Amino acid sequence: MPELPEVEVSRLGLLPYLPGKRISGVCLRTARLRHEIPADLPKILAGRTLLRIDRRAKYLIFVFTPGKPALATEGFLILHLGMSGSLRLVAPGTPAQKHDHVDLEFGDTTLRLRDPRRFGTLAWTESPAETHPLLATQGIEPLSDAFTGDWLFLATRRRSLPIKQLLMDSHTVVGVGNIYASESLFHAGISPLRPASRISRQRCARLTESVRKVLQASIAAGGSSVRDYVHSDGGAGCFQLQCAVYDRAGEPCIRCGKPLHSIRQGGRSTFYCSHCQT
DNA sequence: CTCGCCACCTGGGGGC
DNA sequence: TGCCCCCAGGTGGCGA
Repeated sequence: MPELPEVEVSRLGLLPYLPGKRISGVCLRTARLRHEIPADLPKILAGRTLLRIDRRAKYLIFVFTPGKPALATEGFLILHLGMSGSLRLVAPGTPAQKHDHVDLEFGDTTLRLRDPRRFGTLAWTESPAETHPLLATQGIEPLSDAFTGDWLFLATRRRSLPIKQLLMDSHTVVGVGNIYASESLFHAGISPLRPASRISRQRCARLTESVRKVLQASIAAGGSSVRDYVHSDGGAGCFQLQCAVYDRAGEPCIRCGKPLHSIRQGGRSTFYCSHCQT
């Protein structure tokens, strides 16, 4: 999936176009994503107006007006793009292609969800979104002021797992996926293999700064695109973020020139420099 | 509670 | 050309 920067860039890309617009139709072609999409979603959304688009972790939250004036309940459409999901705005009537599962029609524009691997999620709730089971268990936001070295130091004290896997645990820290975990650790000079509990307070501070900088740089660059991510406005792929280590096994480290390594951790590829990262 | 592992799903690429 | 295996940006759920 898109990691946090891609999700945020999608959100920012939609903001100029969608909030304030009213649902004119919903087309559900595939209900079976990671979780079953409610079949009555078209009925639920009918006539509602989109108020705003929020983000929590890698979830986008589309906030809608109450369905009927009498029932003063806002509704929350919770979207996760999984590994391969993407959003784009298309003109009404644009023929759907393979893996285009859902259309939200807003009169003169249509928001289209494509997700070849169907690891994505689309859920509906009329309770506060943050209380939804998928969101209630999410960890700290890495771009928030609360994400500090002291916070990370405390959060890692009784964690024996490798720091790279802790960074990718969304119940601890959200938004750091496989690419940015490797990148952040390289920039902080910390080995991905190091047990989380064996990182000093000072290096925790350095790591939180690295995570923040890597994510912010990627958002500023428009989200990195390795394969099938597409801008929410339909533009081509976005600016490839220059990765220092990700997918560069065997190539020279940009700092010391020694060849970079690739290993497996928790079933995922990790890239690092064994000379610069300890 | 923590951790390791599996599952979910489709498609692309490399080796034979 | 085809087949088979491995790989891919995530994460919820399971048992130990």
